[in-house]
Amino acid sequence: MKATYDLERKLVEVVTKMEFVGICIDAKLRNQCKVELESLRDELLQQISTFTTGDFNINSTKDLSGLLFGTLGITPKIEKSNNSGNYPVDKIHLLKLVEQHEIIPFILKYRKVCALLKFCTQLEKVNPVTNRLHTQFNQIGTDTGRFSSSKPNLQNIPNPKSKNPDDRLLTIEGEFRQMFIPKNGWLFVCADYSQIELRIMAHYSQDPFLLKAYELNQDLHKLTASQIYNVKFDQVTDQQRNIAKSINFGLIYGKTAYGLAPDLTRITGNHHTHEEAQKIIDAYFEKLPAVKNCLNSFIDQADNLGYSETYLGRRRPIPQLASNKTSEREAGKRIAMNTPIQGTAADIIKMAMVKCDDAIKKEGLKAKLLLTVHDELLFEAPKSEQQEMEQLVRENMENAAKLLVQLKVDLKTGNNWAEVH
DNA sequence: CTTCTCACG
DNA sequence: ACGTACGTGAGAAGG
Repeated sequence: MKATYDLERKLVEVVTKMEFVGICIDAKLRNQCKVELESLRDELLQQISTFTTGDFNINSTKDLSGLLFGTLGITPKIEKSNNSGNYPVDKIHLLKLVEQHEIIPFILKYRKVCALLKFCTQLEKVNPVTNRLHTQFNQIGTDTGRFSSSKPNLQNIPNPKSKNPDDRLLTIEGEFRQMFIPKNGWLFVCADYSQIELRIMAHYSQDPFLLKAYELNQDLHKLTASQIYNVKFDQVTDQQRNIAKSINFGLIYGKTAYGLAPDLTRITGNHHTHEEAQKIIDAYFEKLPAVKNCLNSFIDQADNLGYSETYLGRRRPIPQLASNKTSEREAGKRIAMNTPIQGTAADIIKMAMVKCDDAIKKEGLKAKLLLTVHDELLFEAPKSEQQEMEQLVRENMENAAKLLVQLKVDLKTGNNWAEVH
C-alpha cells in the first residue's frame, strides 16, 4: 500500500507536466479528413434514405430495428428480442445479415464514418494559446490502477492494423495518428512494452513453459500452438498460431469456452461448438498447469481477503465474489483473475514514467513525455537528443521492475504517431 | 440516468 | 440456473 501511495505521489508531478505540455495536431490533415468524411456520410445517408419512409432516425436503434425487421422484412438470426422489444442492431449482429439485404453494408459504413467524424471533433479542442491539445489524464481513474484520459480521450485514437490503399475509409482511419505530430524540428520517440501482461503471467505463475519461452525470446503464440496441437514448432500453421494467440490473451480475462468458440469460428471460417473450444482450453491447461494454479490462487486470495492485489500492493475490492447470484460471482472471479495482471502492468508503466522523467531531468534534456496509453509512452525530443533518448527510455522502461522474466520494449522514432507504431 | 454503439489497450 | 473476456470515454437516444 505504501509503495503504491509513494509512486502515485511522485507521479502527480509527471502527469501535471504532461497535461500542461499537450501535443501538436496537424490541423490541415484533420480538416481535410473531416471534409471528406462529411461528404461520405451524406452520400451514405442518401443511399440509406431510398429504403426508408417517414421520419426515420438512423441513429435510433429502435427505428433501425423496426426498419430492418419490420419494413424490410429481414429475419433476425437470434431467437429472443431484447428487453425493449427490439432486436440487436450492433455490428456483430448486422454482419450476420449482409446476405439478406443490400442496406446492411451502407449502415455499417455510415456508423464507421460517424465514429471517425467524432474523432475529428475531439481533435478540434486545441488550446488557442498553446496551439496544442491538452488532454486530462485521470491518474486513479480506473479500478485496476490504469490511467484514463478525457476531454478529449487520447487513449482511443484509431489504430488500424491492416492497410489497403484501395479502401478509402481504412486509409482515412489510418490518418488519425498521422495528425499527432512533434513540434518543429523535433521527433517522436515511442516505446511500448512487448506482451507485458503475458510476461506478468509468466512471473506470477512461474510456469516453466512461459519462463523458458521468454528467456529464449521465442515466438510464444507459435510455441503455445505447438503444445496445444502436439505438433513440431515448424509445423504450426498460421491458423493454429492465431488460435493460440487468442487463448494466450484470453486467459488473462478468464475467458471461457463460450467466449472462445466464436473466436474459433471467426479465425477458421467454420462453425465451432463450445465443446470443441473446451477441448482446446483443456489441452492448454494440461500443458501449462502452473497457469491454471496461478489463476485459481488469484481467485482464492481475493475470496479470502475480499480484494485483489498488484505487484506494488495496490488493492481492488471485489464485492461480487460474495454475491448470492452465480453470474455475479463468476464475473467477480474473472475480475480477480485479471486485476493482478492488468494492475501490475499499470504499476510498472507508472514506475517507468517516474524513472524516465527523473532521468530526463538528471541528464538536462529538453525531451518531454506527452502521452501514456496503457503499455506505451510517447515522448517528444529535439533531433539532437534522439540517440540519448532512445537509450534512456529503453533502459528505464525495461528496468522499471525486476520480474522473473525480462521486460522488453519495442521502440521507434519518427515524425508522427502513425509512423512510430 | 441508463442503454446502445464504437474507438483504444 | 446463470451467462459467458478485463479495463476505459464519448455521443445519441430513450425513459
